[in-house]
Amino acid sequence: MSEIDTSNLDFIRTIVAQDLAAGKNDGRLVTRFPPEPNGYLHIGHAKSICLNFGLAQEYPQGVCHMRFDDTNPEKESVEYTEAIQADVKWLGFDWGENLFYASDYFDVLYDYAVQLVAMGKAYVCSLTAEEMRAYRGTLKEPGKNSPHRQRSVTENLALLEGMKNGEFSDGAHVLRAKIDMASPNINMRDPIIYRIRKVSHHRTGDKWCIYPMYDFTHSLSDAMEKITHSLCTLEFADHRPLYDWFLDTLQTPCHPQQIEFARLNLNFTVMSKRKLMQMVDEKLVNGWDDPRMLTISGLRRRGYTPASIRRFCAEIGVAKRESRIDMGILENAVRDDLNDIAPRRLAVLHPLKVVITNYPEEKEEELTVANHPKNPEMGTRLIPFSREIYIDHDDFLEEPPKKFFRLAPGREVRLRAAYFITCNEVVKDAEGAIIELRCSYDPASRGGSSPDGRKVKATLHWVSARHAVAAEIRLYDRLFNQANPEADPDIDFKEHLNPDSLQILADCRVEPSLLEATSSDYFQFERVGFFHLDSKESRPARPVFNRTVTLRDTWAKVAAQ
RNA sequence: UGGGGCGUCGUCAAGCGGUAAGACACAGGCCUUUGACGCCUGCAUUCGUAGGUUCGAAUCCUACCGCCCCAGCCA
Repeated sequence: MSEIDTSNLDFIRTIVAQDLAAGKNDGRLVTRFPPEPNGYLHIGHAKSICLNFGLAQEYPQGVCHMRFDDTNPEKESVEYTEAIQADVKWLGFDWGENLFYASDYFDVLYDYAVQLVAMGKAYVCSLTAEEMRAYRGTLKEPGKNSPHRQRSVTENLALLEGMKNGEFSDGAHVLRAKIDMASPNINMRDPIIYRIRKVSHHRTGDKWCIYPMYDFTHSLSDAMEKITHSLCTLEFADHRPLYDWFLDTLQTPCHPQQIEFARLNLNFTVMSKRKLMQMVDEKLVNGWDDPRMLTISGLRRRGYTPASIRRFCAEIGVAKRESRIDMGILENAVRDDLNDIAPRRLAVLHPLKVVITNYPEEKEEELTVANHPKNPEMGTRLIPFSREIYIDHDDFLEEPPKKFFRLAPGREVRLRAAYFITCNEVVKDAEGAIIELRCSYDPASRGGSSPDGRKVKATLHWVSARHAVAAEIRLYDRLFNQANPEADPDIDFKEHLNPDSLQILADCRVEPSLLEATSSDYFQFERVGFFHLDSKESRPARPVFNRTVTLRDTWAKVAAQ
């Protein structure tokens, strides 16, 4: 075998590199992403997508198939197949011509089943579900053979035909592989291959009233597509002997290698489609694409970029050990991407009016501001300035603590790209709440620096009161307030929902240029965070922005002490 | 207690018999018209535990401990 460098490759990439170097599978590399279309994709699927499609991209001959595992029509729908395809494409991956459906194989699969029966390796069992469970034995005790295990091939063939032709009702019979009821691996205790389900399928309609089970379908689908490496999560490791049994027994032209890796777990969220669906159905969130949801569509709406998700998946790696990744890693991945590509804008979330008393009443001017501090190629824009502006309430403290160096009575600060201002007076309402600041500006400091070289410790973001656009801004926090909401099986995970995961700020003021924002833009609102126009709630005259992620906030840490 | 899988920094994760990569987090410093970004420095004498093999072990052997998964006509 030729020398190959596998350092810094995860264990799956190492196996693939070695297989390829050894000339296995005629040098082909074919992976597949096999979602069941019974819900929307989430960040956990992104890990699998990035692994399967990513791996294929790493080799010139690599191919990754998109295949819907649509063998359970009761839970599946075309809505999901469409959403899933849109999500994978948005993530930046392309399956080309290789779009498949397990349901496309139903005819072949049936032939394979007949073949098993003919070989005496499968039989029709007429036990009820409860009886079958009893016959299956337990984890520690072997199962018992079904009384129908010795049916003749002829009888089995006739019965299977009858099942296919709709002669029996749901649950009357089942087709089982004849393996070993005493196997220590429960999956090998004569697993079911076909069940009767008189429901129509989203793709095959009413053609079938029997549907194949996962293990049978998946292994054979992989073989038919000549998949070389069939990657799945750890819980399927116990199924590998069965996967291999189908392929060996039926002597398929190729035998893909199943390799298991650990699924993704993230702190402060849940990662199962069933639970996500429950939150959607119970209206605990506003749909699958609620920006708080860790679905691909939710992340997209929240303002995550495809690159940030790919980057996240690359960072967390692939291994067999179960892990629980901190949300901070995901957040850091978007920050890193957005920091480079997001143009800067000024927006005030909690407006506090500031009157610049020595600035002429009717005067207006336009100030030039860079769109990105480190990337001149992103250009500049003009922002209007006038006598009355808004700054953020958080940027003023009447009695500032030691380390607070923003605005305070008598103190001078810089307005970003504008002027130095000094606070002279604090105006309060009857309740004593601060409602306005009266400041004076230094005309010589236009652009944000003073000719005399005097320094200020803070630079504030601001917006001209007269020109600002009213906007709604939505702040999101973790959906759950428990690191692992599923930790205690006796407590419903929904009990751990964070009641403050959504905060709507209805009265924000943003710079005028933001009126042109679209949901394909990503912005940094300076000193606040990264924001993205909400694709569903925005109206032309009233933009709604989602906070994708905050900026790192050293002051918040200091202030907390 | 049947079978399968896993235990390396707070969280991920390399390492594959030659003397513990990297990322995030954290701490300190520099820079700064974003308390952001960037840059610099520090951060596992130790790899679940205990024995053993070896000149040498996270890596090999043995025993033990702990965690996860499996008894759907779901995937």
